[in-house]
Amino acid sequence: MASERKATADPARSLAILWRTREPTSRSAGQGLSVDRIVRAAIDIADAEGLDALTMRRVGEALGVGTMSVYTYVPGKAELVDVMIDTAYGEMPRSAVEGDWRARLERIARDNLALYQRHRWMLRAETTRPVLGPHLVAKYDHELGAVADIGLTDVEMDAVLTLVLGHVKSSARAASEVVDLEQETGMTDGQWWQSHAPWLETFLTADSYPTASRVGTAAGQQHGAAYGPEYAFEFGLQRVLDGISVVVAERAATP
Amino acid sequence: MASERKATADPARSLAILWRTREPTSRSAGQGLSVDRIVRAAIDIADAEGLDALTMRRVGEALGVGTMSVYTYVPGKAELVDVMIDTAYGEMPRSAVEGDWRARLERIARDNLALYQRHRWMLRAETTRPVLGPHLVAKYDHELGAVADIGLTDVEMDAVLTLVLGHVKSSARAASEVVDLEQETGMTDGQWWQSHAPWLETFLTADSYPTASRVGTAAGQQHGAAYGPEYAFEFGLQRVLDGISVVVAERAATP
DNA sequence: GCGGCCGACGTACGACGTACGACCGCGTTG
DNA sequence: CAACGCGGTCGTACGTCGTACGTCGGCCGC
Repeated sequence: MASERKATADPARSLAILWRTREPTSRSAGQGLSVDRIVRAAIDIADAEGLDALTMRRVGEALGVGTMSVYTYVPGKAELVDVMIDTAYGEMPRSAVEGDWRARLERIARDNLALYQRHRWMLRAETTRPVLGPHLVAKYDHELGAVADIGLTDVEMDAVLTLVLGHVKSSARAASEVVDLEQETGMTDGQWWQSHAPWLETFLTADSYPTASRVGTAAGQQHGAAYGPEYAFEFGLQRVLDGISVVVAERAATP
Repeated sequence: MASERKATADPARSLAILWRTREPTSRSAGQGLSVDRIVRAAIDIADAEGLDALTMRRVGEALGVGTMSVYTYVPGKAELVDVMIDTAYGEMPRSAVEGDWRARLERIARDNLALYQRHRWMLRAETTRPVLGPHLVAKYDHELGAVADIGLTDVEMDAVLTLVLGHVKSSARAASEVVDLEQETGMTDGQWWQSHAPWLETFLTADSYPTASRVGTAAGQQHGAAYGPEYAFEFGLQRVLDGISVVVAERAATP
């Protein structure tokens, strides 16, 4: 009974396309469909209109091809998304490894934030375990370079990277939600809070939740001033790096 | 054109149910359907079988009621999920605020981790901005208590909480993915890596990605030893708290 | 020149969320 | 006590999605 989960991509299937197990036949090499063209079209759609607009019919349409033709190259939608993700990783800059470890990690964090800003759909697509595509591996290898040779164990290096990237994703998600809300309601985040303020005050009175209302208001005013998610990203990043520096210093002291 | 996004709940609609704007009529008060019973049934389904199994037809079925009857109390599925989330927040323990700020924050992190472990569907449902339900507000107010009166500004208090909770969610997601994979494949995480090891080695050779393969192997062996996500959670939490302590110390030094 | 195979795709099925309007039984009103 | 209206119920149906299946046509190797 536990054989098939429909919502999930078959990892083996995804891996096969990701690593391009099948080389292009001479027949199709010229023009016509290909995994790359399909993925490119799918990413364009998702970038422009979000994951919900990404339909197999839509992909076929964008390529001037029947819906089912897409299935010749891609086993299913879930696997297509897996390839889209790995492709996006492949397009990231591999910033030169320079400066101390802190500058390098900061650089990596910003590169990843930019990735999520360019491809907001990734934040909703990566709910399942990331598939080990070639570009993800290359990215992992490159990013590990930032924390290599500073005295950490291998496991710690992995944990540090996981921590930083996790923070980036959290922040990116928060920022993306603000953009979503603005697109849906047609007003800025500040305007939204403003217009709902009286409504909120009827429930969220200062005497029922004193701390929440005070802090929420303060944070909301920062929002209104147009920097909210950005602040959370910067603040959190510095905190995380500060925390990491404690371990680094520890390891440097006792080799 | 920007009028309706199908995948998203209408915030106003969700808020109306969340704050129970409509009191139960005398008619329906006794037995019969209610928002609470519907939400309860929905949470049970999602807990047991995941978000994908949560269908409006399924909810009606579980309550011995026609599918469309559910829509009498809940305007749509998206809003139902919003209420489910807020209900789950309401069931969290409000651990007493004791110990220093670090112990309190740590406690909050563990309470939130436990929440996500009990309701794994929340990790997939919370992709859009959380709706300001009563229990979320109460939770926010309670958790702010852990960082109050330690010298931080209001905005910093909010940022600290966001940072810690973001880390918890990241870790919980990683842990949940491991569980998903085990349920789908029927093997443990360690077994999965073991069985795919030869496959991976054909591509991921040590000379193409030296760092990635070495560190990945090390991290993978930790996985095999059955603590991987737990380690990432603990390591990251301590780092985050270390980073926060820097600001706290700073603020304590210069009032 | 020809047979077979591979890429393309039209049709169709079974989900899903939910709009619509009909039913029915209760509480209220004359 | 009877008639009415309304709130709660739900069967049917529509549009959308992913995708299984079978067919067709043209190109490549012999």
